[in-house]
Order: sequence, then C-alpha cells, then structure tokens
Amino acid sequence: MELGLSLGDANTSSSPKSFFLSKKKVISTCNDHEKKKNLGFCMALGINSSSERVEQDIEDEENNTSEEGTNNTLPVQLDLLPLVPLPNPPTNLPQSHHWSSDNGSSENGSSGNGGLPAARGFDVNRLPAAGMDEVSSPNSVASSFRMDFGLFKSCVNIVGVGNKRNSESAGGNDGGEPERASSRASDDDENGANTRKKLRLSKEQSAYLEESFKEHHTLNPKQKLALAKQLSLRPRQVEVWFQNRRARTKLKQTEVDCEYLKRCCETLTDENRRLHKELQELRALKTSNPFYMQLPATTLTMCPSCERVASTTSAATAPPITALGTTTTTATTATTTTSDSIPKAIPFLNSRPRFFPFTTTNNNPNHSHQSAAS
DNA sequence: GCCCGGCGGTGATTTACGTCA
DNA sequence: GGTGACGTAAATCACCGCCGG
Repeated sequence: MELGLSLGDANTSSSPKSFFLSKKKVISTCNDHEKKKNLGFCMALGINSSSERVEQDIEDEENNTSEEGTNNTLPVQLDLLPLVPLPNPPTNLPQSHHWSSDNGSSENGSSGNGGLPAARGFDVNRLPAAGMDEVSSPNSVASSFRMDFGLFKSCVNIVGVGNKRNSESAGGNDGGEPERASSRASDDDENGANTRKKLRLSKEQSAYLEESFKEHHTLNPKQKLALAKQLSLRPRQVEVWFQNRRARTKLKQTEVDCEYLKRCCETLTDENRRLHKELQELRALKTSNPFYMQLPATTLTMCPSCERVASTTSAATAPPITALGTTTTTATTATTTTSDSIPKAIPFLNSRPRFFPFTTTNNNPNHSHQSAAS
C-alpha cells in the first residue's frame, strides 16, 4: 500500500511569501453581490435618473431659495434607515460653531480668499439654509427627520488648517463632478493663506454612513443623494466616504486573509512534515515487514459542511498495527482522529474569516462537528 | 504642564480602467 | 469600432488627534 498523500513540498510550502506576494490583487471583495442586490430603498424623488442631473438639481435647490417649499416632487419617501436604529440626533448639541461665518456667503467666497477670516471659517458641511427649509415640508417623514438631523451640522468638527487641494471643492463648485477638472486650479494661492477646514464627520454622521454601508457597499445616485440630504453633506462627500470605506474595508479584509493564509500555510506545513515523517515510517515498516500490505486501507473524507478532514479505516475490525510487533503510534493516531490540524481553508475563499461588516457564521445548524473542533 | 515628533485615522484628490449607450 | 460619460478601484496626499518621550 502506498499512501498517496501529498500536501505539497515542504520546502516550498513552508514559504508563505508566495501566497502573499500579490497581496493586493488576490482578494476579491463582496461588492459584486451588492451590485446585484436589489436594495430596499423606497424613494420617490422627482428628479431625473442621471446622477449628474440629480446632483445638479440638488445643488440648484441648495443655491436657490426661490424654490423653497414649492417643490412637490421632493418628498423623499425614504426607507433608508438602517436595521439598527440610529441614535436620536442629539438635542443638546452646542450651538456655537468654530467657524465665524454662518451665512452662505462663506461658501462661495472662500475660494481664493486667502487671509480673510471668512475663508478660515468655511464650513464644508454646511448647506445653505434654503436647503434645509426646502425639505422641511411637514408632508415628508424624511423631511422631519432631516429637520432633526440638521442639528448634526452643529456637531461636525471643523478643525485645523485645511488641505489646499480642497479649495475648489469647498468653494462654490461643491456639488458636481466638474470639480475634478479644476482640482488644482486654486493651488495658485501662493501666500499659503488659503486655509480650509478639513471636514470631520460627526459620530452620528459616521454611524449613519456605517449603517448604510452595512446595507450596501455601493450607492446609486438616488441613494447617494438621499444620504447626502439626510446627513447634510454634499453628494460628493458621501461618494468619497463610500469609496474610502470600500477601499479600507478591502484592505482590512486583505490583512485578515493574509493572517489567515499565513496560519493555514503554517498548519499545512506542519501537517505535511508530519505526513512525510509518517510516510517514511510506513515505508520503513514496509521494507522491514512483508505483512505490511495487510494494513487496512485509509481513506480521507471531508465534511462538506465544515471542511474538516477525517480519516477512517475501511476495515473497522482490522487488528491494530501493534500486532505487527512494531510500535507505530503516529500512524495509528493519525488515521483514527479527526484532523483538526488540517485547516478548514482548503477552499479557503468560502470559509476565510471576514472582516467587518462581514460575518462568519455556520449556516448549517445541524452541523455536528462543533464539539469535536472544540 | 508644555512641546515635539511619530503614527494612525480619515477626508479628499488624482489616475487608470471597465462598462455602457 | 470609436468615443464620451460615468462609476469604481487604487494610490496618494494632507490634515488632525493621540500618544509617548
């Protein structure tokens, strides 16, 4: 009998680096299913489907107070709230702001206004007051929510000296993609006094975005717009937040996978080493004992649920190897115990640990190997 | 207690690429 | 098939709070 176990060459498998050389390209995230998933948004936005038009519309709404209270298409019947209820908007938020200017002029006047106090007091989160009033229709549930959520603007931390590259996006052109083209246009503020406040999302805003991210990793234009409205952010900010969140979630997942693969590799290396040793012993036994072939055949079976490998002998009543007069404890123990040492990650992509917001669950409640694993 | 440098978190930008009309 | 719009990933920058010395 020849045990055809080969888990790879120990010399090569002992080098986990090969697994991780292309760390950034190996792991695929779970975004695909997000795209396919029909999200449970119930929104009635009376705006065009084009994202650009949507954003342009909202920008127009924000910049145009004349439409206040007249837009009947905007009642956002929005079922955007996450499953986990968000904390109520704080009612005791400090009403004093860091920024100096509280009118809309600071937003448009901040660009290229280096050295002026108004530029320093710019609030990148702040929507014009018209934007708030415009959605404060009593007919809209979301509007009432937003009235409360508008308080979040007060707790947004606007701290420090800003990124010069933010200047154009924080300026009058704050709603649409065209800001990309002129991104460095304001870098010509030579005196360095063109200081912007870097946005810092409040905890409530971050929590809301997190909950939304748990629901869906990508946003369609309507979702983005709705989130921006609810959080009093610009759609671009919501978009950027989701981009960064996806990237950093993927990075974290990659790190988790890397560690997991590393452990798998180590375990497999040990197992391979042990099996090689066992094989050598069996071969030695074979050469020294002609009755070696009478050993029962060993089969390895893998539980489809937990992917653990257990070995069984085809002849349950076979006499122990010790009957041959040679102590082969490693062989016997290896073939009669559930092999926890073999990692569950043989098809590791299906069972690898997941970084938040993913969860690792055993979908089979009838699975019976849990106690054995412990 | 204050200052300073390192570090991590995070918002924002740029670039490249894929998809679609 | 070429092209532009659009969305996203990846890389990167830069600000800022925290922490230890």
